[in-house]
Amino acid sequence: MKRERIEEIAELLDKRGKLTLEQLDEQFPNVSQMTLRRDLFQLEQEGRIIRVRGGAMSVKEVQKVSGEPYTKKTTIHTDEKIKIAQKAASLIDDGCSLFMDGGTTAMYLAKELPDKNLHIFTNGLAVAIELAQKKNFHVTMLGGQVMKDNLSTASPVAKAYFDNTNFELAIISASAFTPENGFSCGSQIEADLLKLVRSKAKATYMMLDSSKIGKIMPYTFARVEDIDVLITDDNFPADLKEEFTARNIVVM
Amino acid sequence: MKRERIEEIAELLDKRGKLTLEQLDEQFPNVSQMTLRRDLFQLEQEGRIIRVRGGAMSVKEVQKVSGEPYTKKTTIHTDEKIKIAQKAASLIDDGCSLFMDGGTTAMYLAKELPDKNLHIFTNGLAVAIELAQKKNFHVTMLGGQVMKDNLSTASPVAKAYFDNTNFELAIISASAFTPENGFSCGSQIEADLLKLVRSKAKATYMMLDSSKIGKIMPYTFARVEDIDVLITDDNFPADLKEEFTARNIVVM
DNA sequence: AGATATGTGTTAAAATTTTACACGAGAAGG
DNA sequence: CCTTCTCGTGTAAAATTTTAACACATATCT
Repeated sequence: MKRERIEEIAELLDKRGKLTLEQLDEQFPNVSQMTLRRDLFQLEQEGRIIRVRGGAMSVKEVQKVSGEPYTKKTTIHTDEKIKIAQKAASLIDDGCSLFMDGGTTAMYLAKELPDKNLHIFTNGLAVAIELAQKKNFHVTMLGGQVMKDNLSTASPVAKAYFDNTNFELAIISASAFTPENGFSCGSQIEADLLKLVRSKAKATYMMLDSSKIGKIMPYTFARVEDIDVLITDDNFPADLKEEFTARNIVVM
Repeated sequence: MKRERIEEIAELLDKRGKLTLEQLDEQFPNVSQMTLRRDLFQLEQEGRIIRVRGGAMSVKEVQKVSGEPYTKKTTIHTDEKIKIAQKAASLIDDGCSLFMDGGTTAMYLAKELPDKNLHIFTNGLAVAIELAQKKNFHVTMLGGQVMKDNLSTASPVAKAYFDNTNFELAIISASAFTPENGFSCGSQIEADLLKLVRSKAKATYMMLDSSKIGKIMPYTFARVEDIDVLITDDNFPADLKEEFTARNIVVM
C-alpha cells in the first residue's frame, strides 16, 4: 500500500519533473498531506528526489536545469502542455503508426503515451530517448543536422527516408500561429520537414498551446485548412475556434 | 558588489555542495539574511542552483545524490573509460570531421572533447545531445530504428546518408574483442553500419577498455588489421599489444 | 538638482515543514 | 482469545522558513 503509493509518486515526479504538495494531494485524495509528505521524505532518503519548498522535484529535472538552452523552454506553460499532451495521447489507437516532432509539447506527449504497440517516427533527440523507455514502441529517429536550440534534427535528405516508410498520423506543434500566417516555426529546413510529414500522413493533429497565438515566426509550414484536429488548452479564444470548426476541423 | 557576492556564493555552493542560510550568514556577516536570500533567489532564476528548505544546493551536488543508489550500473569501468576518452580527445584536431558511435565510451568522449570547430557524425542519441551542448560543434545525427538497450540508431538506409558526406576519422568502440574474432557487437545492423563507417573514414580509431578482451559477440565488424589506432587502458595485456604493433597499429 | 532606479535592512505576515500525540489495523506471542 | 507491539496514518499545534511590504540610502541619468 505504502510502497505502491511511493512508487507511483516517483513515477509521476519522473513524468512531470516537479510537483507541489497541492498537486500531489489532488492525485491522491484518499491520504492526507502528511502522509504524502512522509512519502516524499522517504524518497529523498533513497536519493531519488529532491525536496524543495512546496513539494519536490525529480533528480532528472534538476539535472536538466544545468542543460539550460533546451530545457529553459520546457518549464513555461508546463501545465497547459501536459493537458494538451494528455488529450493527444487519448487519441492514439493501438497499432497506429505516427510521426511526432521534437518540440517540448511532443516531449510531454512521449511521457503520457501509454505503452501500446506503436510505430513512432520523430526528429527529436530527447523525444526519441523518452519513447525508447517504453517496451512496446518501435521508435525511428530521423537523421540530419542537430539543431542545438531544440535538440531536433532536420535535413533535406529526410525525403529519402520517407520514401520507404508510411505513417497514418502526424502529431506536430508550432512555435507560432496567426489565422493569416498559419502555423510557423523558426527554421527553414524544419518547416520543409514538417510540410513533408504533413503530406505523407493521412491526418495531421496540431498541438498548440494558447501562448503561441498571435505570434509569427519566419517559416509557415501549415495553414488552418491543412490540419485535421487542433488540440489546445482552455484559454483558446472562442472566435478562433469558430474559424476552425467552420472548416470542419475538430478543436479539442 | 552584488554580483560579486552572488558569484562567490555560487562558487562556495559549488565547493560545498549544500549550504544553509545560517552557514551563508557566517560567511557573509556584513549583509543581512534577506539579502543572501535574494541572492539565492537570483541564482535559482539563472538555473545555477536549487533552493531547498533552509538553504540551497548546487546542481552538481544533486547529480551526486542521484549517483549513489542506482547509477552504479553505469559506473562499471568508468575510470578506465574516462581515461580512454581523454586520450582519444587529445588526438582530435581542430576542424576535423569525424564519426563516433553511440556507446558509453563515446559518451565520455563527447564530454571530454574540447569545444573546437568539429563536424561530428554519430548514431547515439545521448551522445548527440551531449555534443549539442558545445557551441562550436556541428553535429549530425544518423537516423534509423532506435535500439532501446543502448540508445543508438542503425538503419540500412544510412548508406544513402553517407553518399553525400565525408569524414576523416571514425572513433568507435566494440562490445567484445578477441584476436581471432576481431571486434564484435551484438547487433547485425549496427555491425553493418560500423563497417560502412570504417570504409568511409580515412582512419579508424578503436576505443577498447580491457574488460572487453576475451569476449565474443555475434557480429564482427572489424579485424585487427582494419584499424589504425587502438586506444585502451593500462590493463591491456602486453602480448596483445605486440600483435597490434607488429602490424603497425598504434596502441596507446 | 531632481527624478528614477537599485540594493539593502527591518519587521510583520504568510506559508510550509516539523513535531507530538492519538488512533486503528494487523502481526506476534503467550 | 486476548494482550502487546509495530506500522501506517491523521490531526493539530509548534517551529521554522519564506515572502511581502515598507523604509532608507546610494547610485545613475537627464
